[in-house]
Amino acid sequence: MTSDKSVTAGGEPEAAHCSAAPAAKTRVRDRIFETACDLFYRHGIRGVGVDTIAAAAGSNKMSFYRSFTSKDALVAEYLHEKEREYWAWWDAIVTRYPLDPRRQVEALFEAQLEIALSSRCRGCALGNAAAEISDDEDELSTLVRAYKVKVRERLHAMAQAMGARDAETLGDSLMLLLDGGYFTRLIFPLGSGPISAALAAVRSLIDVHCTRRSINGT
Amino acid sequence: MTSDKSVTAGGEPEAAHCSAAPAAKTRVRDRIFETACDLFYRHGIRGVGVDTIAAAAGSNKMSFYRSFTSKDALVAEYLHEKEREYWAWWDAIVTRYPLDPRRQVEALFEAQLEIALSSRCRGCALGNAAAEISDDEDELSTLVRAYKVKVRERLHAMAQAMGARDAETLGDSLMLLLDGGYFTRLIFPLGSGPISAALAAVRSLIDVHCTRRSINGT
DNA sequence: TAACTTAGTTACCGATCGGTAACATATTAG
DNA sequence: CTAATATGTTACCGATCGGTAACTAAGTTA
Repeated sequence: MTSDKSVTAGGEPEAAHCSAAPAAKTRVRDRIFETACDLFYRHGIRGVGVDTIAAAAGSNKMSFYRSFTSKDALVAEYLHEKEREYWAWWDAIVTRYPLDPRRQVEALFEAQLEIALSSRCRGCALGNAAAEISDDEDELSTLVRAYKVKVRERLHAMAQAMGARDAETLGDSLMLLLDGGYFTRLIFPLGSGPISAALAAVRSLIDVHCTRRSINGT
Repeated sequence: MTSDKSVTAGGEPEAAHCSAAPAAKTRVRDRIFETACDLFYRHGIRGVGVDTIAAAAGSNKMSFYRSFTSKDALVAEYLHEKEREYWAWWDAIVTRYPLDPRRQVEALFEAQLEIALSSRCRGCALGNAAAEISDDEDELSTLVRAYKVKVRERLHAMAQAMGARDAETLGDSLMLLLDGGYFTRLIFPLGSGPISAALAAVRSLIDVHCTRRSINGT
C-alpha cells in the first residue's frame, strides 16, 4: 500500500508517443479526461490522485480544477463515459444480427472473449468501481446499479425473444456468466482464465431453455 | 470521494454493543484485526486507514503499530484470513456429501445463495481486493491469484469426478457462475440479483456435461 | 515488592490528499 | 494592436495518509 503502489505523479507525457499527430493539440480538458479514464481503469479510482492525473496528461492540478469541479465529478463522468462506451459496443454487436437473439447473445460473449485477450483488459470498469466504493457512496453506486439493471433487462429481453421457457432464469444465468467473465479476468491473464468456457456454457444453457422438450422420443 | 465517503476515524467503540461479554477483554491485536477485517470487507482496503481501524477497535494508532509492522502486513493477513475462512466454509460443505461431487457442487451454490441473502454480504473479499489493487501490486495480487487458481482446480476436479465429458469446460463454467454471483452481489441487494438463478444454471450445465449421450433413441 | 509485559496518550514526522489564490504566459479573435 | 480566453507555474491551505518517539498507567508474574 505504502511503497511502490499504483501511480505516482511526475513524469513527462511526451515520452514514447506512438500516434504522433493527435496527441498534444487537443483541449486540455479532453487530454486530462482521457488520461483519467485510462488511469482509473488500470489502477482503480481510489488508487489515482488528481495530481497524478494532471501530470500524466502533461498538465497540472490547477488546470485540472479549471475543467472539473472536483475529483468526484470527474469520477462520475468517467463512469458515465464507460457506460456509454459499453452500450455502444453492445449495440454495435447486436445490430449485426437483427431478429436473431440467440446469435446476438453468442456474439456478445464472443466479443467479450476477444476483448479479454487484450492485455489492457481489466474486466468491467463499472463493476470494478462497485467493488472499491462502499455501499454508502450513493451517487456512484446508484449509477453502477442502474447500469447493471439495464444489462439484466436486456438479457431478459433477449432470452424472452429466444422463446425461452424461463426467460428470467436464462437471462440471469447469462448475466452470471458475463459478469463471471469480467470478474475472473481481473486475475487470470490474457486467455488463460475460465472466461474461455463462457461461450460453450452460453450455448448449452440456451439449448436447455429453448429446445422443444421431447417428452419421450422424437 | 472527498465528502462523506467511507469511514472516518473517531467515535467510541462502546456504543450500542450487542454481545455484551466477549467484546473488550480480548487482546488488542485481535480486536484490531477483527475490526480491520470488517472494515476492509465493507469499505474496501483503500477506503480504510489505520487511524480509523485503531479507533474503531477502541484503541489508537500506536497500539496498532505494536501489533502490526505495517498496513500492508495487516492487509496481507486480512486476505489470508479471508482465504482461510473460505476454504473452511467450502470444506464444511463438500464433506457433507462425500463421493457425490454433483451434490457437493450444488450444495456450494446453495450455500453461496444463502450467504448472499445476508445484508452484510459484499461478495468475494479476495476478488474485491483484486478489483481495487492494480496488477503491479505483486504480493497481494499473487495471493489472490493463487486462491482463484485453487478454486478453479477444485471445480475441475469435481467436474472430473462427476464424469463430465469435458471437465475443464464444466469446471470453468461453474467458476464463471460462482464468481458472477459474487460480482453481481455487490450491486443487487439481498436476494434480488441474478445469483438466484445460479443453482438452476449449475444443474443444467452438469446435466449437459454428464448425462449419457443418447445417440438416438435408446 | 520488583521486574516485565501490555496498553493508552500525546505529539510529532514527511508525504500525499483534494482544493484554491495569484500571477505569468501563450494563443486567438475582434 | 488589443482584448479576451486558455493554459502553465508556484505557492499555499487544512486534512489525512502511513509510521514513530517518548512517556505513562496499568496488569501480570516472579
